[in-house]
Amino acid sequence: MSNFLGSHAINMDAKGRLAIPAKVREGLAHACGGRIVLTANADEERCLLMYPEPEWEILRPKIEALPNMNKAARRLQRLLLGNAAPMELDSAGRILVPPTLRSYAHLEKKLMLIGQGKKLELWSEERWFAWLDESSCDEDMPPEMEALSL
Amino acid sequence: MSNFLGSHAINMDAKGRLAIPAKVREGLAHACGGRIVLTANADEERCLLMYPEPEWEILRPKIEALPNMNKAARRLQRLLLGNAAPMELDSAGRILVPPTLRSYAHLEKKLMLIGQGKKLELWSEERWFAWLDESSCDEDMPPEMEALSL
DNA sequence: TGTGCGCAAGTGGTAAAAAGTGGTTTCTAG
DNA sequence: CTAGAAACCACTTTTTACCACTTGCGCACA
Repeated sequence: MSNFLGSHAINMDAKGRLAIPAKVREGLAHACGGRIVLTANADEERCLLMYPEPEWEILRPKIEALPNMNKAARRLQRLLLGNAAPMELDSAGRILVPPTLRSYAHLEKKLMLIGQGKKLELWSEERWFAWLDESSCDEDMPPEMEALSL
Repeated sequence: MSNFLGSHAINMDAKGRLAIPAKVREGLAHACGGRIVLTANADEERCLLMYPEPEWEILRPKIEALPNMNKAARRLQRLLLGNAAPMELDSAGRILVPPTLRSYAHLEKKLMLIGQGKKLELWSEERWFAWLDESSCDEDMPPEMEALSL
């Protein structure tokens, strides 16, 4: 199973292509032969989610099956399913980010790619650093978290 | 099991390499054959955490398994997983600290490496001494701590 | 107890390899 | 027929591994 860790600063070129860092590329090649799905994130942070295709195929039915009389569930479906874009790495290990997703996450030239275990997150550099500064734990922790000893 | 104690003043060179003190190096060789994971600290102190790989592998699944619809949990995941960098000591017993982590913890030339039992903490010297001066206990203690007799 | 010698640790530099970048051409779809 | 996207190719920059030197500390012997 894939396991993505660490953060990487990357640049998107004028054509919207972005080179996946070699370390991550290896992980992707191993997890899914370079076949990935890129989609929007549903929580308040406007970043993109990058799943190896097999991971996405585990997740997708669960999202589709949500009871969509509920507003939050409908929102999740619209964002996650409605923005999902399957893609493959080109010969130079790059992907082309669709314009829709580019603007959703406010991606310009400088980006951050953040490993999150089974998936990756793609942020505009500016927003990532802003989040690092601003974020604090105003919400209370789940019990599993309170019990952690780092 | 590893047991790191004491503090060491160390210098980082211009390339971001830092030589692990020989004493600590022995402990690391014993605990993990020199395979370590460096990541960001989640609490308000911007320092880095250095785990022998086996220790990290105990902790990682617990972090990944947190319910990430919760904001505090998401924050922990982004910080701990999103900054984790596995690394090995080079032939001279040094590690190369990734730029992202260097800037997160405001590491410049002078650093402090602090033994914390199963892990180590890496601080900018300036911030370490500032913390020593400023820190006090305004928050109340968990019961296990109240019961301690030093 | 002090001085000198030797080894180990820390520091800095260099060279080879790999990764990232940009441009050009070809193909496809509108 | 045109425009945009995809594949390919070549070049430049960064990274990383290795090697050599210097410094400092400890130990031994005078």
